[in-house]
Amino acid sequence: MFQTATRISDPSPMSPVRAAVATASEDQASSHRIATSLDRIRQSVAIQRRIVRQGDFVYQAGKAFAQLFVVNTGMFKVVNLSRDGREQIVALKYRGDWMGFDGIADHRHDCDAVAMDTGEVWSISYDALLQAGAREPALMATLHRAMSREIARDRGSLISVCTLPADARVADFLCNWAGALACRGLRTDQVTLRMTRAEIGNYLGLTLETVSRALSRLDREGLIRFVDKRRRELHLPDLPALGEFVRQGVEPVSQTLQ
Amino acid sequence: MFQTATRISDPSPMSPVRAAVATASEDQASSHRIATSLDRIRQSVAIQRRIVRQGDFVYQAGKAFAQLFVVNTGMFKVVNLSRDGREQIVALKYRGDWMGFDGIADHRHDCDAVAMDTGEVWSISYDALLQAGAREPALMATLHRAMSREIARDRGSLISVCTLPADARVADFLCNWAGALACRGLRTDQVTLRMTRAEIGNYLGLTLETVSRALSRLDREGLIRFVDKRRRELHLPDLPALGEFVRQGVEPVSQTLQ
DNA sequence: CGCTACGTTGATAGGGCTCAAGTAGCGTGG
DNA sequence: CCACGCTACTTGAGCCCTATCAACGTAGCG
Repeated sequence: MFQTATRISDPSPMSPVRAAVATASEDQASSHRIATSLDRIRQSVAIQRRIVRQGDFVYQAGKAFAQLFVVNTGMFKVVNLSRDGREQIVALKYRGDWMGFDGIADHRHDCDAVAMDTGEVWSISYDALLQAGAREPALMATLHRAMSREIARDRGSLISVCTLPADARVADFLCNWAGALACRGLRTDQVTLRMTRAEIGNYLGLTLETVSRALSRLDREGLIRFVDKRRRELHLPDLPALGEFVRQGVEPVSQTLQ
Repeated sequence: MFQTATRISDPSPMSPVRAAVATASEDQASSHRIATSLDRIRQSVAIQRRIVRQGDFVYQAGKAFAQLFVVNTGMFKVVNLSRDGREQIVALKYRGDWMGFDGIADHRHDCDAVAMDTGEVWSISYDALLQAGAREPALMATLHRAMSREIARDRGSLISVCTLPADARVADFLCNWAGALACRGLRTDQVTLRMTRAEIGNYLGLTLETVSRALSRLDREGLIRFVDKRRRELHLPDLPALGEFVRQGVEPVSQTLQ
């Protein structure tokens, strides 16, 4: 059942990969890594700080590429215009994330980056970065790690969309969000959705109605709790349970307990 | 209808992006780019050539990362083990493509790369590559372009899975395959599927039955033609028409003609 | 206080998954 | 050479999940 769609070599004898919830020490390490990366950037290359407000473009598809961007504060969405001009959110970016890698290949951005609330981005000249990186291997390593991580994360999105039913996909989305917060040293029992149901659905390949229903069901199950009337802010009482719910989505009926 | 799921800001005033079929001169340029990239790599860093046969691993998830890989000949699949151990194909690689970027961040591969037929891969020490790249900006530029392209391509997969119904997704898959052949200077009116229906379905987030039915329908529509009895080799008589079919999948009922 | 944007919920329909049966290609062994 | 098994592919029937359509509630704001 569901759209497992993953019947290549059925019961592969592998243990679960990527735990849904990282350990506290891993989170601490990530938090430290992000901070030191930002420091390194600031010290090694000329950056231009820019305050953005909700809806502001960091860059736009089609524009010439000359700079990379790093999120200092705030949250950003990366949007591709699909074939017919509709928008498809392909990534969400938080503090420490880079944006604009897609433009390197053809010296032209092929998506938009939009601020989802007030924040600060740093612009870095790509040429200057390359020069600094040639002198300073640690800086280049930081850049490469960021690109590598982006590739891995994009694939995670693909896996989620390809293998999970709607409710689990929404739960996975929340887990990932909480994980991103944890990596930045923030509390993970509470998240504020800075996006509409339509945007979440777009990102996850679902309709806004399905997202709304999924959230309602998760609330009914006790896996999440709405805290405000607008139902944007929500409490995650049990992150491991949420992760377990995601895993059940892949293997619906099996060793759920004991 | 369908799983459009893309209703953020409805009739966005944008013209179609990314043509389904590139022009012949673009293809020539791509073909040249790939050839010169391979030359540059071979001349600038020590590479280790390795012949692989179908099913051979280039690298495996969990193993320590030390090298990147470049496809010289053959075709490869990149497979992630999803949460419960099932495999999910996240990318297909052809001549000139790089593999292993995902391992840079944590010095550990997080997916498998598997040969789909006989071919040759080059292994390149990542450290050596960095050193050579610091001396030779063109080499570093080649590396970055490859990573950038990979990010863009992964997002293309996500868009396809998020926005296209099954038939169009399969058609898109064939278009992309033909495009990859075109970029390498090969004929595009004929493709040999080196994968089972199950693998195609896995890659596209569909079941093998749905893939089979989609191919049968495309055949009935005259958009593809089976040429062998095993139905692995197929003729693409009209690539632009196939691309148009994909576009119709996004905007089902509207200005289909005139 | 109406207007608009956002969110929820219900009813319905349809696309794609699941289950199942059947066919075909191909390697193996008698 | 053919029976046999195995794998891959196709096709049909039925059902479930999610998209669609629609109505309604609510918050924020001029």
